[in-house]
Amino acid sequence: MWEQATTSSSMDAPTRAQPEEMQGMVQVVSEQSASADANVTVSAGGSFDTFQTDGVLLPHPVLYSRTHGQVMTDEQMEILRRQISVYATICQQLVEMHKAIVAQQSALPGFRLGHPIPYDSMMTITGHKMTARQRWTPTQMQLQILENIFDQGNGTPSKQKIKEITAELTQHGQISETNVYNWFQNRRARTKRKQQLGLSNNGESEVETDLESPKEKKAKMDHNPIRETPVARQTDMSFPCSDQHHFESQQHASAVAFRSHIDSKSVMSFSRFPSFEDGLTAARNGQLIGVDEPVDNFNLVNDGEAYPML
Amino acid sequence: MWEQATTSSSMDAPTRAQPEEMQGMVQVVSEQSASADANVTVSAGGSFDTFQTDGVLLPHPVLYSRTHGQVMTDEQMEILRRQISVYATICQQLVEMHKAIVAQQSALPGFRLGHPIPYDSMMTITGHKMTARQRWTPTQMQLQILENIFDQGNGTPSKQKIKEITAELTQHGQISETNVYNWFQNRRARTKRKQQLGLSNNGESEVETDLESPKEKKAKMDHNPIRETPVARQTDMSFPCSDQHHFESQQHASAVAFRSHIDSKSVMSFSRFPSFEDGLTAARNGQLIGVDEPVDNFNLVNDGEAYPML
DNA sequence: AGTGTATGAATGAACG
DNA sequence: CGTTCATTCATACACT
Repeated sequence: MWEQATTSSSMDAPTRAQPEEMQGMVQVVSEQSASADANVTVSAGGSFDTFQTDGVLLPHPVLYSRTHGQVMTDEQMEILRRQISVYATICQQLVEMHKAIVAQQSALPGFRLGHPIPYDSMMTITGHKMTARQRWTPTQMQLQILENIFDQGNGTPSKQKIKEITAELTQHGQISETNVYNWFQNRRARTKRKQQLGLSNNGESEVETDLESPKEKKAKMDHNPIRETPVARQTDMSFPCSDQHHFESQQHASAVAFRSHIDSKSVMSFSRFPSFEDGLTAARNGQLIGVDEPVDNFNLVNDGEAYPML
Repeated sequence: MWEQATTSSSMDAPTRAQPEEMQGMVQVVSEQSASADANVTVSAGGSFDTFQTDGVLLPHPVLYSRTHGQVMTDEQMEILRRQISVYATICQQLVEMHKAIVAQQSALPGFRLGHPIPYDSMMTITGHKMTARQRWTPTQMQLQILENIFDQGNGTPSKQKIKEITAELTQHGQISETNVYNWFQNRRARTKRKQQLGLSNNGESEVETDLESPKEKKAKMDHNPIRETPVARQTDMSFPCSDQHHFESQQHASAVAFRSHIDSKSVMSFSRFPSFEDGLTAARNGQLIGVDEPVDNFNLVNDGEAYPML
């Protein structure tokens, strides 16, 4: 069933998404007001885009649990999660920046920066893990039933069917419609894949390697190929600056923002901190964020797109 | 396959571990090593925990809280709040540090910090992996922006709008109009689906309590750990659902949008530095999260689960 | 205690 | 547009 977690508290990382982007620097312009919203300006290489986040964000976590209770909906969670992520990204960048600076500064006499601010912060979150991720694990019974149904044929069950199945399975353990749905999806896909693979190739050892000539996709995708985020898979590498900086086109910082209307309102850019900029950029390039991604294919996007738009 | 070849397993280990500690302040001790990593010391009340950020970073927030439903317990909220606060603190300190450094350096001839190394990057690594992936993966920023736009409401963007959006997003990563278009399509569809299914299931039952009777589990697996979940939950809406890991998008139904200036209370403003500071402080104190503001938009309702079904 | 494998889940893109 | 496919991510487990 569900593995749910533990009590939790720690942060676990989401992995998939990593903060990837944030490229330039983050400057916040702001006004201050206490209640104010934050405007984050982001600028890119040469151009600026700023966008405001007025409504929210950066750090604005929203968590209100307003529903009187302390409940939060998924959406809210999602949002929050993202917000935090953004924060994380920023922090990462800042750290990188700092490292860069430090590195550079190494020549200087050592003095410390950073004051300890006695915040007591909070802390801690430390320690515990919040929730861990849970993944549904079918019980034997459930599996049996599912397999049976699957074998009976019919492809993906309709919604109604899923509900029924779910109801049935519930008796044997926690399960949701989503689980059922996913199960069928995966089952079908995997079955197919295997089959496919089986025939054409036989022995290949790797699972991956095969090229697939056969299936080529259509060339339709002109989309961009690049995956941006690699999710930092490796943990550490050493240093950021050292490597690649591609100053490719995109570089801008991105901060957190939200609500951008597309039109950027230019707020200010931050020219102020050159270093900041650099640092962030560096960060971007470095592993921190982007991580090793080979950006290889850059195709710049493009558009020639054809989507059915309206 | 061509998609990143997964070479695999070897390095892919997900490194997820994050430093969880960060409590108080962040002090960076700079030492210098060129490639050095920064050591950030964090101290919390009285103790210190340090963690290195060399590779990377800060805590990853993840928030999964969920006890099965979409609710969050108080405890979780608290934790979250703290996590965010920590971040805020860290950011603040980093900023301070940065300022200090910059200031200090100002005396020096102007040279920029940043990147020392001119790699031309792409090339580097690029050597191999030419084949990158074909599927677009939004960066965090892009996602954020997209979500914002989505939340702002207006349904499907017109073509023109898509172009604008694309333009905007391009600054944060490779992207094409098609991608944008698809994103909206998917987002909308998924949101709707979710909504539609609202919860049918039970979900409730408990979690674990039962279920499992010993029968099932035993045999093969049963892993169901039942970790103890704190579960305080209220159940309400809920459902056992699954959850999502990654903060990727998908789920919200328009959730919170921030946009409203309505509340301007948004808590922090991250604005320029001073404000940055202030903002951070505020956050630290609690406002960040808690905010009371009604963003009203929170709809809490939502889905329980949603699987793409029909 | 790592490492590889099976599989639940997320999601971009395609299809009808 | 809604549904489905394909790919990938992340995790629960098994191995040894």
